Amino acid sequence: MKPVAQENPGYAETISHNGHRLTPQRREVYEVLLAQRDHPTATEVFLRTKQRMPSISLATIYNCLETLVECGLVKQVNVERDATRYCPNLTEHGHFMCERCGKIYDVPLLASKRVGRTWDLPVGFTVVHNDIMLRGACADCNKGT
Amino acid sequence: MKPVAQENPGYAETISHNGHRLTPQRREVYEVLLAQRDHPTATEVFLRTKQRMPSISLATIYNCLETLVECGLVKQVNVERDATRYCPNLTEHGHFMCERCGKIYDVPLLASKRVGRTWDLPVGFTVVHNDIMLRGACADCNKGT
DNA sequence: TCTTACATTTAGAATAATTCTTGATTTAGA
DNA sequence: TCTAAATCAAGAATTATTCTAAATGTAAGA
Repeated sequence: MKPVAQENPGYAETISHNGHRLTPQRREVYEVLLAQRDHPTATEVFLRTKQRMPSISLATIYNCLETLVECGLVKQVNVERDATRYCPNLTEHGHFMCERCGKIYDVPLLASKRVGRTWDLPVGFTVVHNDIMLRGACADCNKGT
Repeated sequence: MKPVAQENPGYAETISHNGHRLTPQRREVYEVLLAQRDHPTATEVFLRTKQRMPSISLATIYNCLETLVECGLVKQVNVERDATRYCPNLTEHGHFMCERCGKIYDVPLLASKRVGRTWDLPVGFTVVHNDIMLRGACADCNKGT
C-alpha cells in the first residue's frame, strides 16, 4: 500500500488543525480509503482495515470516518437509503452509479460550469454543499446488452 | 382539500395501467401529498392521513407510497440518511434544503441545461435518473443573519 | 518523572426507519 | 354468488448507525 503521505502530504496537519489526533486507527482507515477508490461502506472499510489491524472495532471505524469527514479529508456518498459510502476524492465532483453492476464512479464537473448556473435557484439562496447522484448504465454494462 | 382529479386527471389510469387498484387508502395518501407540498416523511404522511382515515396503519402508508412511487406518480427525496421524503412534483427538478430552517424547495433545471452538458460523463454511460440535492441557506434565513 | 485532564478506542446496548411475515379483508371477474 | 388474487394491518424483524460506559492512551504541566 502506498504511504498516505505520498497521496496527501499535509493530511496529518489537517487532522491536528481540526483539534484531533492522528491515531494509528485513523491513519489505517484513511489508507484503506486511498488504496481502493471504490466508495466502500463503513462495513467494507471495517473488513479491509481489520486485515492490517485485527483488533479494530466497527465502532472505531465509524468514529474514524466521522472524524475524517469532519476534517474534510473524506466525503460521504449516499445512494437512496443504502449504507453511506466514503470517498477521499476532494475535487468538485458528483457520482454516477451503474444500476446493473452497482459500481460507483466519480463524475467531474465540466470546466466552465457552476452549480448556480445550472439550477434555477431563487434569489437570495446560497449553496454550501451539493450532492449530485446520477444513475443509469455504465459503458461496460451497456456494451453487454 | 382539492379533489385529486383536479390536480392530476388520469392518475387513476396510471395506477391501473401498472396493474394496481385505486384503493381508498392510496387515494387518501396521494391527496395528502398533493394538498401540502412540503416533502413530508412517511410518518408525517401517516399523521396527516390518519386525520381523514383514522384506521389506517403506518405499514399501509409505506405500502401506498411504494405503489405510488412504482407507478411514477410520486418521487422519493433523500437527504443524507434522514427519513425518505415524498414529492408529487413530476417535472424535472432537483431539491434545495435549507440547513437552518430545514425546509426543502423544488429547484427546476434551467432550460438549455442538460445533465450531459454539466457533468463530464465517460463515453458510453447513459443516465436514467438523477438525484440533485443542494444544501445551504434559503432567502428568508439569509435575511435574518 | 509523575500526575492530571482529556481524547480515543472498544464492546455492546439502544435507536429508528424500513421491510417482512402472517392472517384478515376486500375486490374483480367468472 | 363464489373464488382467486390483491391489499391491508399489526407487530416482529432487520439493519445501519449512534450512544453509553469503561478501559486505554497521550500530551502537557508540576
